[in-house]
Amino acid sequence: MTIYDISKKAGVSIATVSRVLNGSDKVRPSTKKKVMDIIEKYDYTPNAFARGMGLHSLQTIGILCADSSDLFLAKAVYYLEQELQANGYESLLCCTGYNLELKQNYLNLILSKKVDGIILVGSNFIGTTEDENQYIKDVSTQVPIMLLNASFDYPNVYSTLCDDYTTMFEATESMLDSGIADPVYIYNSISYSGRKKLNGFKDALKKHGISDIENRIHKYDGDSQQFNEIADFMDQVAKEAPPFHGVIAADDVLAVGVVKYAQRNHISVPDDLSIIGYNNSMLTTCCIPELTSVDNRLETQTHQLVQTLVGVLSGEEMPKKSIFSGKLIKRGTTLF
Amino acid sequence: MTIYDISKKAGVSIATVSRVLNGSDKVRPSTKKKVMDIIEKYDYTPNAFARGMGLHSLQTIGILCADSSDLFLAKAVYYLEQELQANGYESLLCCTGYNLELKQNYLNLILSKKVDGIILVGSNFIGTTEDENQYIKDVSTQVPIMLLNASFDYPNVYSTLCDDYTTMFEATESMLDSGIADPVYIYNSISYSGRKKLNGFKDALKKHGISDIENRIHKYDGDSQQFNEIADFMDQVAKEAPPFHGVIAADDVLAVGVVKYAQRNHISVPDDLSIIGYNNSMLTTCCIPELTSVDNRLETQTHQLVQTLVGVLSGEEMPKKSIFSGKLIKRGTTLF
DNA sequence: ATGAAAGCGCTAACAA
DNA sequence: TTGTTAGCGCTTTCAT
Repeated sequence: MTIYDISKKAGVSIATVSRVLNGSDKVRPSTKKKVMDIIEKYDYTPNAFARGMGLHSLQTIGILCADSSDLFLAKAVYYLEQELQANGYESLLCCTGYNLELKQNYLNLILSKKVDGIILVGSNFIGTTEDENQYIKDVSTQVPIMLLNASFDYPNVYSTLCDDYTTMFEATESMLDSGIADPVYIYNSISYSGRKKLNGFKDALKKHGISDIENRIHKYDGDSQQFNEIADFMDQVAKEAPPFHGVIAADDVLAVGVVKYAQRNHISVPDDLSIIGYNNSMLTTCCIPELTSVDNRLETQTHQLVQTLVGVLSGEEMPKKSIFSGKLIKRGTTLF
Repeated sequence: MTIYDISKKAGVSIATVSRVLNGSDKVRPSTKKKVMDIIEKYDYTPNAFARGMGLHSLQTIGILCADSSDLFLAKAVYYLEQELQANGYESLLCCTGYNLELKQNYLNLILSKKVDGIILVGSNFIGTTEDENQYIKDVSTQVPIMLLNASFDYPNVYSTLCDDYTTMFEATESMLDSGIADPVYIYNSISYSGRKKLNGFKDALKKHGISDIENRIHKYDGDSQQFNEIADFMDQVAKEAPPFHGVIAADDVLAVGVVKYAQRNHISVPDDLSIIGYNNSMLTTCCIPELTSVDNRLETQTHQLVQTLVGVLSGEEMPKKSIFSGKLIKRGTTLF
């Protein structure tokens, strides 16, 4: 069933059918109805390829993320897909893994499908050197690139993110102000936002005149889905590092691992150990006490990102960077 | 940059360029090289639409799932995307939500993008009546439909699933055999696999001569990401239902909620209460004691599904139904 | 308001 | 081995 078949059956030209299909207002209501009836009767759907050839668009957005099974990324992908759907776009999902080398390939691949735009989900797409980010510059000449939870200044690249630095700085201060002068920081990612958070922690300690900062920072390199191993890691930290009565984790997963460490070692939370997580995920309520965590406004971010993208695609001038503030959600693992 | 530009610059016809592009062996190596050089020099990528029009395929598979932020579904989507990628296919993701009415629309939408096949992730796409499943029949005439964790007999519909009935039957028997004669069952979904699991539980109880079965089954209708509310729900169950010393949950999320309920009420797990979860997700290690859970071989399933799909698309005869057995992974919430 | 016709960029017979 | 050419199904001027 093609546009020709429909036009024949309706007794009009293919141009008229095309107009009806594309909602042109230059069609007499009566002929419009006539055509619509035939279309519905035969359940006709236009061929997307042929259409795309004319339109140069399939109303599709490419979404790249490292790992859609990561709690945070999965939620982000979910929100994005919903928002895009609501705006008439579909989502081409591509999970790249954490291997930077392959990202270029994936980007080109997805680009060859003629997507209207590309969303890079998560800050691990941004490297520290100009060279590492060359692939983004290349692609940005062809379609707009949207960064979620990361930032990169370049034409046709738009960023939506949480001010992780300030948010983490303030979260750390909350803990310091509550009288805990010896917090440690644990993290597992040195992505763009990972670095911001780490700096927020460091600077808060500096401001409060705490020395020995580097010894208070610990990187977990194990499997991020294994709470046991995180707890084991904390055992190690407790053994080697200076004593601590507070832990700030770069991710809820790590924080839950810390809760587990405390339970295993009969350390009372929050009395003897305060814990702050990050992302305010579903994990915050899985433990007792429940996890105090930083909400980075993911839903707000994804909404803003898609609005920006839609604006850009329709030729409007849109903000290059949208920054939101995170918010500490107080629950049971902290005294303050 | 089109195939014409390339052909001109290379001094050959577009047909030759097309042959090079499609890896035809009927091209002299020297001309092949000549063309390739030009292609690389100008970084030319063929237009996917035009190509799709000729090829009638864009090597893309549509993936439909209710909610890609659900722990289980997210993992499934992740594995599927990886497998498809490895086989040269891309994934068009579409999250339909749990509203059955919209599924038909989504299916048609995704079909209009000329996907080569469609994967329905999760058993909530299959209804109980013929009528509910009509939309699948309709679409199956156009492209193969792959069901993950569900089953439906129809031409061009292929199923890959875990034998949830037997698996749950056996898990329940394990608990009964350990001396717990009064288990309760909690669930939150009445999907295809949800019903299978429930029946497995029921029949195990029947076999062991346990009466009062219906009072041992409880449906949780709240938010599946809120462990608190699940624990609240369990408080209610404990109040209203006959006493129990074992809980079998249809999902790890629910089971973790039960662990939480036990902790809050100072019920010793597993001594006074045994708990079994389902899916063997990352949540199994988030609590103390760790969760005994059923592994339903998701990765194996997704692998098999994609292999079947690839086979079907290349015209091979493939099994209509691939069934795997789940396996109880024993951890700390059970004595056996 | 409607139709005729020229592409869009590619694939795949068919010729040479 | 290579080139010529006719589609593929649609959008979009340009006429009418």
